[in-house]
Amino acid sequence: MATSGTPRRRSREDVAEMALQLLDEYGLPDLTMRNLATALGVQPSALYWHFPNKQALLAAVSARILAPLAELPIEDLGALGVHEAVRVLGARLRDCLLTYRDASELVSSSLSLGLVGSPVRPQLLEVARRHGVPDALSEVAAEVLVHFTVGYVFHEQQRRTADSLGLLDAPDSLNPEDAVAATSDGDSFAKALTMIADGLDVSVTRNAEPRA
Amino acid sequence: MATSGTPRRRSREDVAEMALQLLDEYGLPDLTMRNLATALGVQPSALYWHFPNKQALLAAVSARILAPLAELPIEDLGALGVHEAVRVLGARLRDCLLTYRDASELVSSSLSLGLVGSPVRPQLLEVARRHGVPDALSEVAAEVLVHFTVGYVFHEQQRRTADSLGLLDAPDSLNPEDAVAATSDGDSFAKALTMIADGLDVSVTRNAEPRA
DNA sequence: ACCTGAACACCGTTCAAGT
DNA sequence: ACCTGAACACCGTTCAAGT
Repeated sequence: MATSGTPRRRSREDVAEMALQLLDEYGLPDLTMRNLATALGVQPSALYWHFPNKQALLAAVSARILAPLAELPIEDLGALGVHEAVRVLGARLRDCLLTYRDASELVSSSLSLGLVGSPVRPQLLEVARRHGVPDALSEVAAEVLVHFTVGYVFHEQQRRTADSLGLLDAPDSLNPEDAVAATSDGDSFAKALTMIADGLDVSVTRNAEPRA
Repeated sequence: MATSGTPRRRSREDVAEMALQLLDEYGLPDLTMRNLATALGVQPSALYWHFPNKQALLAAVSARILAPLAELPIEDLGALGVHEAVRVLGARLRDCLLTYRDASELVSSSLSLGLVGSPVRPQLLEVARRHGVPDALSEVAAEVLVHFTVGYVFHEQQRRTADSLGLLDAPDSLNPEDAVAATSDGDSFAKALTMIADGLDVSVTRNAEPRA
């Protein structure tokens, strides 16, 4: 891994990086193969040499978005209890998603399609193992954590761009009181993480008896 | 509200109903305005008399999918504790989403866009109020519950249609062990609901001191 | 190995005009 | 009130052919 200096290995990563910039600047609906090709000074068909289809491209972009979390060394969480690990991982995931426009929508779909791995699962499992928590429990906690966080930030980001477009739609259909539900600040997010962590704590103390 | 018998009030609901059938039979990607118009024996442009755009149409379809939950009388949950209410509402929501193909993806987007209200919020708030739980807590619980459930079933349905297409993609990027994470049966879903309910219980007993 | 050029089979949406 | 006809401005993807 030290022999190759810079063997003209352009492209695949460059394409994903440019896609990420386009995403952040113009949003997911405008992240088209044609716009991306134009930004790269290339024909649309050229992109299909690097990626088999658009979804694979988007998966690569998702991986870039989640990279700070994937690269986070497990040792940085070593000192934490399981409860705190849940909260920290959730907050970090939210940070990653809030870094780029429409990131949560993109990641949500890549995640559901199984084209990208869970961004918190490996770390949470490792920390939990060190505290003697059975994997079955931390698997479930990881799933609750990632689904809630992505869904929450999805909502957060959609309202953000909707507001910036001046689109305030009157909720006509079912619940006229859901303007109240739109109180989605970072504070209620933190509360939710605590609730999830509490739920895991209870599961742990129920399933594994203490060493007394 | 009792004067009008059947004043030739066709259409808007019929369009949404047909859209729901197309969704279930051919999936979300094939639910196009053109296919829908053809199925109705009408020109595509005719749809724009009933709905301002496609997203509004999809919101109406989402409302139909969630109708069994919205129409669920609060009295049916009256006997339950808050803990059980969380689990029942989550399970019912999952049932609604599993009834139609790609329903979770559709509802996820309508929900994020704020075009449809939370399907569990009113009921959970009401039950929680009767047990003296502060609204702030049940709001958070409702949000965790709906985001997790929709996200979970999204994943569930995506893998379902992916399998039916014979698309088993090798997870190349980050975590080669996430084939293990794909163990998404209804059992782990139930475990997750319990964990969420536990988290709410802890919050309740922490914030509101017992009547002793 | 990497890209062009041109085409194929589609999209959502608008809008004058019909009845 | 409800729909047609025709157009506008796009999509993702394929594939022979170039270098």
